[in-house]
Amino acid sequence: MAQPETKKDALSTNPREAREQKLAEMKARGIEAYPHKFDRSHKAQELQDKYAALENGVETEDAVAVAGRIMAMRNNGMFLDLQDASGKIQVFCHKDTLSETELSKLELYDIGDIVGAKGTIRRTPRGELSVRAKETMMLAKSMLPLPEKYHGLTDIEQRYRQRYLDLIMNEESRETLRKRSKIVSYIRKYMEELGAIEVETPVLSPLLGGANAKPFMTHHNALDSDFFLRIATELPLKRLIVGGLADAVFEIGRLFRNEGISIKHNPEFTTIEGYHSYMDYFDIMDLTENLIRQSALAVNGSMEITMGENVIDLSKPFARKSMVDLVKEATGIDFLSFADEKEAAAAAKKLGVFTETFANWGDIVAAVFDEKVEHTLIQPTHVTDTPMDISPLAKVHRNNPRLVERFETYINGWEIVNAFTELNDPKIQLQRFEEQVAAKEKGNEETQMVDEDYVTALEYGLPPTGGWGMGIDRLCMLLTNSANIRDVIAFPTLKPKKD
RNA sequence: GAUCGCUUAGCUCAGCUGGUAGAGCAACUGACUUUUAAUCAGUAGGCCCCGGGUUCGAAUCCCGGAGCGAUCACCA
Repeated sequence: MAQPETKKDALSTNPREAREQKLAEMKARGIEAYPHKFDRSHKAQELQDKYAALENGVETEDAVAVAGRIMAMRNNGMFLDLQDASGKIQVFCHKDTLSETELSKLELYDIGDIVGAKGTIRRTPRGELSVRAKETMMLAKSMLPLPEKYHGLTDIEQRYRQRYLDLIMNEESRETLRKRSKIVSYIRKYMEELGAIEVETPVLSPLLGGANAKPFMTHHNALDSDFFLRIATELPLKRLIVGGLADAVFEIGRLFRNEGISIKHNPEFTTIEGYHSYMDYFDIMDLTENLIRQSALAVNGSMEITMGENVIDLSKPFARKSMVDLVKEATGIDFLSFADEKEAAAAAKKLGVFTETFANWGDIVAAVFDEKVEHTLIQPTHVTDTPMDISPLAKVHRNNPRLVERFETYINGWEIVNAFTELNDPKIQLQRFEEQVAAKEKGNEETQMVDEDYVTALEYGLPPTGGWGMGIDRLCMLLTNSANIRDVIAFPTLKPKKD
């Protein structure tokens, strides 16, 4: 073992160079900067919990081994704050407990390094649980200085571009993404307990379907074929119900929409869609409402959530109101009283709501709803009985031929769930697809394509089915009190940096 | 895509009506061995986002561009 007897040259004042010099010194002393393995006995939080009752100033003989990133060094390295994924623990490096060789290692350590420490548990007279180190070990040398310890990393762009740094520095970011993981895990468990099986359907699809949105396109070289990235998982999932794969199937997966980016929209986002044989949309209302409620309870221990100034109560039954009734409440106008799109368009115009010239009755009702009602739905509300014109995959309402059995669940003014009693009559489905094509010819850019194979699947027989989709990112925003969708996505879409 | 705003040291930020760049933390040297944003003394550290222009002189004013943010439009 080399002895650091001779007075060393001063290290560079450039943080990176200084770390290179320390790396060289480690090499000279035969210390590995990136060893393969360290056997730790406890996570930081395990020790904090286990010794919660240990009184101030008490030393134990309990030997432990901890590891983590150095987040702070005080008194010339006498005190190291180690952070691991569970929490933080202080390592106490006192000269009375460390050999000369061990003591001299401290000068090689920097804030940001991953190190291990073996020693005994004690609580300092001032109350900080610590490991009195007998030995420390470099586990991974960090070559770059961390952001400032007090203010941390606040630059929003850098937090998203270098999420690892954000996670090192910001506990809230770690908490949010951990909670997201818990939410998804809970949802999966809930669905499995219902007897639904999880499936995966293609992301690459030659045909667009299941929603109205602008797609991303790509190309497969060997097949010399263009593909869309999926905008929904709906149609393949219902094919699996036709096949009788299971009474209920669900998919948690990424959708891609080539549209604007906002605090509520990321080009790739995650949804769950579920399809349940022999359910109708009333059953699905119960199912999704309960799922949202139980998810909140599972991750937050509460059915109350706070979004900005809004306190949202998930514990009571969600309100159930029809779209036209909500519009009527907000505007005093009953759009069901209008026989056609001309009367409806005139009424919308009076309300100051812009509608396209090709808009049909349903488009106009939806436009008025979007403008006058949507943002007011802070408390959970199932908005039911949507116009048929805008719902080509939903089954006609059992009491009104202009409407379908569909609902959208709004919370905090955001659409969280979209669901319906599935249309399973192949002839009517084909007709609806054809209406979409006709609407496209009239100028509506966002319509669905005819999926002939899907119609064929229906011809073999889709049982009465209830289906639903939920935006996982938005649910995560609600349950983590996040104002921006990017906070609940580990690597949100950013414009590539060029120059 | 439109409007407004932001961009200065590794990080967090000052920098006035234009006069040639500052602090704290991090780093380095030293003191100090029971600290908690440790403390004290000192040292070093800059493509002031990029490109033009005005000016004797630009971080600062003007024009163009980039990235980011907020609002709006489209959407979940």
